[in-house]
Amino acid sequence: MDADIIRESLESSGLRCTPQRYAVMAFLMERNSHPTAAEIFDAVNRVDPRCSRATTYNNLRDLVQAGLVREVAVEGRGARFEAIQTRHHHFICDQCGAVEDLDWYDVPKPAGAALGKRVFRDCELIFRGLCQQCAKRKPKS
Amino acid sequence: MDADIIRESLESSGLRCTPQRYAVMAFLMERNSHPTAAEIFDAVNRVDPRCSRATTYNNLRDLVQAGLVREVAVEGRGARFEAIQTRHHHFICDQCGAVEDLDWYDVPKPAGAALGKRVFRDCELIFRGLCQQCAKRKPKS
DNA sequence: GTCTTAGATTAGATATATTCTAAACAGCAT
DNA sequence: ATGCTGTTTAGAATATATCTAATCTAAGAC
Ligand SMILES: [Mn+2]
Ligand SMILES: [Mn+2]
Ligand SMILES: [Zn+2]
Ligand SMILES: [Zn+2]
Repeated sequence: MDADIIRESLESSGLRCTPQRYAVMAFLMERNSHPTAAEIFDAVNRVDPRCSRATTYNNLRDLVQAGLVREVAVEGRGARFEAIQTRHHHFICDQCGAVEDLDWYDVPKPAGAALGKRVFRDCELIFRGLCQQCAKRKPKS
Repeated sequence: MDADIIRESLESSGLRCTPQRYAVMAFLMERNSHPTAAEIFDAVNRVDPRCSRATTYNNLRDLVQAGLVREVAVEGRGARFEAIQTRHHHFICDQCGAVEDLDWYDVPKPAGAALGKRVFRDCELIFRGLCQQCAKRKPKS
């Protein structure tokens, strides 16, 4: 049962474990997808404790600030989120926009000279192409 | 003079070279930044030929479809664009959101098994941290 | 237990970003 | 000129995100 894990991670970040906040965090942890705020709002309201649109956005903001959730860099209109788990890269489908996880592997950093006076924190690899479903549907160009 | 280069690249993609479309493309080519649609709209209207908001968006859509422009993957609300030039990676500032180019260097692809039945097209590396300006402003944590 | 208070939630209004609509326009071919 | 196709336009409509001010909740003080 990761109910306690969620509760503790919220509280150790200085966030109260409210039903709404818990529902948002639990939803993100039990999915390996990259849902939009609208999808999260719909999902957590399909079960009981009502969570308003503002609260969904507020909680996503708080969870990102607390470092428990990240906003994923994608092109397209709606922000997408994921719970922070093991490091991984992303695959984005040209056709349907699906964002899928790929296992992490180390990536060479740019040369110090290229970074200049910037402060490096992290890096992430984005692959593009066709996801399995779209590849199947489009046999040859 | 790259006026003819722009004209030709538009026409060889099957797009008429209208003043509005030219202005959008020229603006993207003479900048190495990653402007939002709103910034592009403002910039092309600072000079003469008026370009409505809808036309700015229409042309950005057409230019992306034609493969002359790409939408950059970033977190945050407004889509960002860049003319397609030499391959490069990106650095995104945690603090101010600036998107900067880094010289291209090759990146190892994931193992075939990890890609599964997906069709690989391209990959891109995103670095994160503090840009030069924000690093200066924030000496130590 | 009651009080106090900071934090959290809410509905709805507002702000921002993007797309749609329908009419007008521009260039080209007949 | 006429028609054709692609383009532009203002404004409306939709989608996405944030703000406001009132209310609620729960943890700590008493
Ligand atoms: Mn992911
Ligand atoms: Mn770039
Ligand atoms: Zn796909
Ligand atoms: Zn910065």
